Amino acid sequence: MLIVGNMNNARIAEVFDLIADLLEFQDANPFRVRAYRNGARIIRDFSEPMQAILADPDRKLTDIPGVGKDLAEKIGTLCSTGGLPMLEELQAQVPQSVLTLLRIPGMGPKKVAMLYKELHVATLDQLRDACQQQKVRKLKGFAAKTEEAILAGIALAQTSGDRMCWAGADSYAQSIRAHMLDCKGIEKIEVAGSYRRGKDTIGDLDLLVVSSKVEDVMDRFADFTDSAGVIARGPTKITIRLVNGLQVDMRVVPAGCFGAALVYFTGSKDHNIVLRGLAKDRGLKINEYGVFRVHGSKEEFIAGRTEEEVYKSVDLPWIPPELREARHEFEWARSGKLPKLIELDDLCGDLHMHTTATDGKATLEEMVAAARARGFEYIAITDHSKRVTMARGLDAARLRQQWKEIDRLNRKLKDFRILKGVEVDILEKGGLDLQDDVLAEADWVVASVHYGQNQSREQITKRVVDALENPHVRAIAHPTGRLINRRKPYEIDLDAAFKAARDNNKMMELNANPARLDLDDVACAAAKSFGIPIVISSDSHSADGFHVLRYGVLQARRAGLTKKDVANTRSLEKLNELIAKGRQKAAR
DNA sequence: GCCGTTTTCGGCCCGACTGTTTTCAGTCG
Repeated sequence: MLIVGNMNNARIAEVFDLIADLLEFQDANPFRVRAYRNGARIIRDFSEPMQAILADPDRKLTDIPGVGKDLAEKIGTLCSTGGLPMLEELQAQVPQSVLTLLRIPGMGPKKVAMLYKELHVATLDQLRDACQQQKVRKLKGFAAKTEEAILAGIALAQTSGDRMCWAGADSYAQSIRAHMLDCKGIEKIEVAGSYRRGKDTIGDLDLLVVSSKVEDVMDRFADFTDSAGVIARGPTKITIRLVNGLQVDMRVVPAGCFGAALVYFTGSKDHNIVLRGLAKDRGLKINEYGVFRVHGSKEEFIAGRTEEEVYKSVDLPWIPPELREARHEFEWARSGKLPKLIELDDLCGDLHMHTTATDGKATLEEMVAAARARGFEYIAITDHSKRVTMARGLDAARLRQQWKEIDRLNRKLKDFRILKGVEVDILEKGGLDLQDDVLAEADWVVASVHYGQNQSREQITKRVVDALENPHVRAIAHPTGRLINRRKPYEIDLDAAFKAARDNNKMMELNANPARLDLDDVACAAAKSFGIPIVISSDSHSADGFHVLRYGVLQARRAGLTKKDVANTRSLEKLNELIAKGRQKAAR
């Protein structure tokens, strides 16, 4: 089969999501729509490229759960032609711009279809005009209030857009939590949702509260300083929107169903669907109020106080929130193979940081003091190389001077080691920014792409693979270059990079900067499947920069990483053994 | 459109809230 170069899993998933949107708009069978969305998620999360499976005569796409004959065929067509006739037909029937109308809160496929059919409204501007001319309120199922809500929603759809990065959401989560704890009658409070699952970006916050004073708790919540207003309020649930656009939901539940409610509000949605399906198989029903045994029309409460109880009711151990994405967690839980996820305290050192020699704000000594205060055994100083002129990157002479200084410090230090390192630039034209004889003197070299990020997939992949084949490079730093909400990852064939890393006994960085977090969770799991050690690094530019490591660890947990999978959980001695393995490989 | 050790046909998670309605559809998570 001819394979089209750029059809990667993410693109296939995008196509299936688009088909799902278009089908939903056409009022197709909702389960058919779900099959496409499900397929999109499974493919996006899959650790290997679909193309690799297609190219292997011994394997079939239909062996992937959720991919049947139909989806398999469409994946094949996409990979061999780059397009899909079915998608083209759908797009001919529905102008793609109507999908933007779905971004308005409260507008779903049914309402959008009605607007398009009756008023030929296909863009946000056309919809605004129709509302202002009071045409919308004349439609069946619409009225004046809906019209006003749409107008407000259009403004919102245009201003707020991006999901917030986890660390940004965390600061709101903490302040709302503190605000609520001032309220009497709160027995328990937990922030659930994708926040609790540690996703790299957060769309909204979900608070779960145990209290018998429901009205008081809701009044307090509505009174949050940054609230721009209450969107909805019922007997158990209240939703507010903050001035920055972030939506925050709160539910108040009795203590007896806290565990069931926590499972429900932690999600993911797809995880909950699988969980409830397992309950159904056992004659049970799971909802946010508990686990119930169904006897005809009667239901008997059997569990729900804790999450453990809920999972136990379907014969499973408790599953950590970070794994609840309907990926492998059920299979692992069933077979007793849930990984013991890495924890922040497992880290013994940090292998990527900068000093005042380049663009850091702290001196070498200050970084060492901060690392020791944190309880680390070692750090690597990895200032930029000369190509990074903006950061006053180091040439060979300045680097050797820094290393001399490190030698001097190391002689004085007990129970602590500074590795002589560098973050060497992978040049636009290929090759590294420092000569091999210089790199050979380093204890630790990370290589990274800063320039030429708009190059083709082939060019960037070759630059990175070549760097991995250099005998002195130990790891690739921030391997996709993404900046959440600011810069897309550059085009890189990660599968090829992982193969090169595996073949050369090299490592891959998970950059803990909350705006970077690359490798992302899926890529990180893929790297693990290649047996590549992951390095969780702070990329600190100041003495208080190490705190970001918690974000990196959270993401590593989402990838299912254990202490063993992460290189810098090792003692210095064991880390050096790992480094030596790469050197031996290079020498052969 | 996917799936199957009670099934190759007939299922497919479950409830809150709103706005439109006189009992419910649509949206959301």
